[in-house]
Amino acid sequence: MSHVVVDNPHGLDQQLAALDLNPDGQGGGTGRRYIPPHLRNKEAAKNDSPGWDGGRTNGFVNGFHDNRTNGGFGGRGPPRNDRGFGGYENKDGGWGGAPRDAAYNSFGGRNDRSKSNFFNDRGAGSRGRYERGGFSGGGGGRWAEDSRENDWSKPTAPNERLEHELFSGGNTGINFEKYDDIPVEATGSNCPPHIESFHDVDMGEIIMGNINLTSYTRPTPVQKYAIPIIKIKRDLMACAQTGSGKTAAFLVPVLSQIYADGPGEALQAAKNGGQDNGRYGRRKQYPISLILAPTRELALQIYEEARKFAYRSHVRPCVVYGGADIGQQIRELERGCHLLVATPGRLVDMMERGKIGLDHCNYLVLDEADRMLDMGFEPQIRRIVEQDTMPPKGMRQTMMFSATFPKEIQILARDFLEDYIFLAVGRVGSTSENITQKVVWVEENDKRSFLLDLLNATGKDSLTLVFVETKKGADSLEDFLYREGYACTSIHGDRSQRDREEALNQFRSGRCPILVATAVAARGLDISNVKHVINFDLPSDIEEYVHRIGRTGRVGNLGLATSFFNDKNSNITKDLLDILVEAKQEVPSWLESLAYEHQHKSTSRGGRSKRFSGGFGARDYRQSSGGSGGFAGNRSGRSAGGHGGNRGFGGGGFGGNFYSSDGYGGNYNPSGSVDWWGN
DNA sequence: AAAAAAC
Repeated sequence: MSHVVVDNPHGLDQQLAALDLNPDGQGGGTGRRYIPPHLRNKEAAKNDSPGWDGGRTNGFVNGFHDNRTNGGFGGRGPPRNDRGFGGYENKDGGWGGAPRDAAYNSFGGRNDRSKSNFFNDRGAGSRGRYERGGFSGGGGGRWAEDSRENDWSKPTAPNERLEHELFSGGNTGINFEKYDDIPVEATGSNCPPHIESFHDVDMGEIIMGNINLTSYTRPTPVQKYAIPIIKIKRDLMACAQTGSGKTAAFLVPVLSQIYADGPGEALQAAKNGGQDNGRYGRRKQYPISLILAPTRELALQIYEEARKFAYRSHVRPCVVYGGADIGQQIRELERGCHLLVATPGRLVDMMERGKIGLDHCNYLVLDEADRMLDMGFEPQIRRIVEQDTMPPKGMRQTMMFSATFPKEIQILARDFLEDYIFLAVGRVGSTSENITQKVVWVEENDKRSFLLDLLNATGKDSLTLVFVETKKGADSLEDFLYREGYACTSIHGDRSQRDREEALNQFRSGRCPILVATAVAARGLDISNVKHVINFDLPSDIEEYVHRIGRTGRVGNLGLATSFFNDKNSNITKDLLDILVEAKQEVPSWLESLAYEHQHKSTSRGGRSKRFSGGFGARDYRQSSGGSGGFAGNRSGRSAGGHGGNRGFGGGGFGGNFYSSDGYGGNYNPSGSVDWWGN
């Protein structure tokens, strides 16, 4: 396999270098209020325009105006808090007995706690039997009749070694201070006001101490809205862009509530665990909170994050997922499990083995919720949530998070939610504008050669994630790159779990700065320093695309995503075009032409995408987004490109650098780059 | 058609 020599091997380097240039850009335009693309040049949204529909003039909508659901909230019975939780709330403080108003009022900014007080007992010495520290020893499987046991709001003793292990990773010093003008939609009855600071809501000593240790300064946009909603015990369907802090947006308030409310019934159940389970053995565990994720590595990552916020608490997080030694996972569970992160299959296994009971699971989180509810996963989710002992909706609190949420899945999701609040930070399914998206026409036979060109132009210190469509394709591309002398590895579902985790670690650490991956790595994984995502094969649905490229450009950093497009990808043409336009990316003229042809050829699908048929995604924002010059031009990139010199770059050619004469197609704004959603 | 997720 030969490949064409790169004219200017530094082209991409220059781009990547430029991406790093602007840590403190003045954010030209950050002061302007964001106007969602489909509302630009319009006075008001039409009633049938889903997503960002009417009533948004104040930026934040407190009242119910969800035109998409057409009364969906209305007929679903009284709000949770009006029902007073039946007899559920006051038993052993299971729900803390805090009435809505009390919790609500605590947002009022009359929090007189001084931030310097958190964890000020550091080094103060022993706290009796908890001196071994919250995570590794706390709880320990023994249950003393100690009054402290039911007060989970006070921190356990510090543990220097553990603290160092949990918080030395860095990578969390996220500064979102410039992310002010965010378009946010929050619909549902009695939505609480958002917070501006972690101090605006009483989250307790333990959480505040751990927030300090993680160096979080201010809440990210999704955290500002989700935290108070979760704190007042409301169900939530939350959509926020990739890399915007969703994990902490549920871990922080859920754990805060658990600390405030104490173990409740779960404690007694755990004590009785030995008697409940007969032949299955001892110590069935009754987690108070369950978090479900679609891949094993994501479950592991969420678990690691939960350990941070559980530090110095009585809460013991656990994780269970397939492909790993179940005996070891069971032993970990038996040491105590209050917060469980799991993939569905292994959890069902654990339930059937009598190791896990969901009877007291008051908090259910579906991360990547649209994936968890799609065809492959839905039956397992129903098995876990509806066909076992988990409290029914309305009794438990259910929270769903994702960057994408197709309309049909939203409707399906309502089966699991009660009187929920719908939260959209940024537009549902859109991409971060911090990611420069490039689409290039590359024939199948040229892909490898083209990939080498891109890799050769990439700086040594940056990570490149290459997505392919099949497991076989991943193996074969990894082989190829290895033979070509690149330090690469791969991750896909046919590799052993050990190899998968090893590959991810090697990639994370930079030992293998190139990772070839299938869809297994598309969602949720937070890997710092991924500068470039390459879609060697484009996925067939746009949500997958959004999640894949979201592995870069996280937490305010900039990233680059390059997608190889050819005849095989016609199915994603229109949705891809829409995404590019919305994210103000350069659109190759051939792509516009293709989309135009496609629309006129196949009315059957034209905009009738399986998943976006509800329309809040792909089609609706485009009509008013200004487009980019109509459909003029032919498929120049393709016809002029061929295999020769310019290799199919629409117009721009290949000379100066990879993409276009200015490198960013005129859309890239270095000075304002930290402003994700603004102009 | 493929990917993910239990043994």
